[in-house]
Amino acid sequence: MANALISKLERGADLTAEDRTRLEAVVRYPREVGRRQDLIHEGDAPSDVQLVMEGFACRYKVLANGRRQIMAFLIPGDFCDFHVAILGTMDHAIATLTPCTMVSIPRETITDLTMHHPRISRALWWCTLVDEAILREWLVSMGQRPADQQVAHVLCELLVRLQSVGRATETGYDLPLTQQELGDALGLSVVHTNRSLQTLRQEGLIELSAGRLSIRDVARLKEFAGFSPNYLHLTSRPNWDPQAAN
Amino acid sequence: MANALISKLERGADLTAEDRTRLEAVVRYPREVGRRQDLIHEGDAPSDVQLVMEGFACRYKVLANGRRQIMAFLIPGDFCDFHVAILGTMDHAIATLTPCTMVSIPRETITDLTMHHPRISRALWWCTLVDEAILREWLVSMGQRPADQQVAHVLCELLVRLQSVGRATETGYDLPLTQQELGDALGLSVVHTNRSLQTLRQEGLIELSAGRLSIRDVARLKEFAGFSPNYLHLTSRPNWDPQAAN
DNA sequence: CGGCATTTTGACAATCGTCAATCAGTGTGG
DNA sequence: CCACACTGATTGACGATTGTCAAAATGCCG
Repeated sequence: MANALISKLERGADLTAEDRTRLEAVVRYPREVGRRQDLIHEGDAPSDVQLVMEGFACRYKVLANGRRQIMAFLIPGDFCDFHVAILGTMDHAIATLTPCTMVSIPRETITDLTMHHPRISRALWWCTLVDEAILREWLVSMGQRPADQQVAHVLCELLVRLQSVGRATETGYDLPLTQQELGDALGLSVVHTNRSLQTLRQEGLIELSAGRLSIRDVARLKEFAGFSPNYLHLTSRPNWDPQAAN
Repeated sequence: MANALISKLERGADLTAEDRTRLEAVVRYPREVGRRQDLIHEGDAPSDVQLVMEGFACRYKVLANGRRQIMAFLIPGDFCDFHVAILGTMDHAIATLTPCTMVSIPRETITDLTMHHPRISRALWWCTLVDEAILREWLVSMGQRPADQQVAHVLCELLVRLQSVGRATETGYDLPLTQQELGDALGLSVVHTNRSLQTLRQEGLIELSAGRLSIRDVARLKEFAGFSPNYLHLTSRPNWDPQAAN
C-alpha cells in the first residue's frame, strides 16, 4: 500500500522529487500499536509528533459525567498531534481504534520541514485547514441533520477520505468501528446508532457486516446524506509559486 | 480600545517591537460594515484576507432544507478567511452579526508575513490551531452536553475570549446576539434556547437583557457548564527560539 | 462448548422541536 | 402624543426525535 502521508500531502501542494525523498526518510521507522491503546492523554506535552500509517485512531474527550465525544477519526496519513509543537499541551486525548502502524517524528524535524521546505510547509498547512473543515462539517451534521443522515454523512466522508489514500474501492471499505464508537463520534446513543444503520440498510443504501461496508448506491447515499465533498478540498488548489513569495 | 489582533497574537508568540509595528501597518485602513451583511459566500475565492477589528461576525452554512448552522463566532482580532490563501475556495459563508469594523489584508502580505517573519508566522499558526480547538469543544458541547449546559458553556467561552482582547469585564460583556443566532450556533431551536436561558437566570447564574450579559457568579457558571479554559491555550506556551530552528 | 463483546429489539421516558399565540421594546409617521 | 408596524422574547400545547434500561440474539475466539 502506498505511503498514505505522501498521497495526502500531494493533494495540498506540488511536491518535488526531493520533497518526496525527504518525506520517505521521515517515516522510516514505524511501530505497531494494539487496538484501543491510548496514544496521548489530555495535558500531555509530547516531544514527538505522531502519524498514523495504517489503521484507525481517534481524537476524543471524556467529560466529568463519563460521556465520551470522539472529535475526529484519524486514518492513514493523518497527524495525531501536530498542534502540540505550537500550542504546548494537548487539550484532548488520542487513542487507537484498531491495531495501528504509527510513526514518530521529532519536533525538530517538523520545525525544519516548516521552516526550510516551503512546499512541504504549505502542504502541512493544508492538512491542518482540511482537518478544521472536517470539524466544521461534523458540527453541521450534529447540529442540523437527523441521526440517519448524520450516519450516512460520515460514511460518505470516510469513503472519500479513504479513497484518497488508497484504502477504499469505488463503493466500499473496511470499517472496523463498533456502533458504540460510531455513536460517540456522532453524539448518538448506541441504540439509536444501530437503528439509524438499520434505516440505511432498509433503504437499500448500504450493506454493513463483519466490519466491511458496501455502499449499494453511492450517489443515492450521498444525496440522502446531503453530502458534498467540497469541504475536503481534494481538487482545485490555488496556483502558488514558492519562489514568488521570496 | 487596544488593537485586538496584536493582543491576540501576543498570546501565541513573543513578538518584537518590529513585529508589532509591522502589524500596526497592516491593519491601517479599516472599513465599516452594517449588521447582517454577508462578507464572503461559500464557493468564493477572495484575494484578500479579512479580519474583524470590532463587532461580532460568524461562520455559517445553510443546508438544502434551509436550516442554518453557525460554526464560529468571530470577535475582534479574528481572521475570517485565512484558509482561502491555501485551500483556494471557501467551504462556508461569513456574515456580520452586528455592525463591524473590518480590515482587508492582501494575500501577498499574508504570504510575506508567513515566509519572512517567523514569530508572526508562528502566532498565525497558533490562531489557526486555537480556532480548531474551539471547534472541537463546540463539538463536545453539541454531542454530550444538555442544552442549558451548552448555553452556559458558550457564554463562558465568550467571556474568556472577549476578556483576552479587552472587550469584557471580569463578570460581563455586551452580547449583541439574538436568541435565534445563539440557537443556530448551538444546534437548538429558538424556543429551547430561550428556555435554557431562563434556566440559567432562575439558577441565579446570569442576567441578560438589552444585549448585556452579567454573570452573577462566574465560578458557579463555569462549574455548571463544565467549562475549563485549557482548550483556549491562553497561557503556558512552549518555549521556542526562532533562531534555533535555522 | 462457554465466555465475552457486540448487535439488536422492545418498552418507556426525557429532551428537544414545531406551531401558534402573546408580550415587550423600538422606531416611524401622522 | 399616539397608532402602527416590526423585530425579538416568551409562553403553552403538543409531537417527534432521541436516550435509557433491560433483555435477547448474534458472532467471535479460545
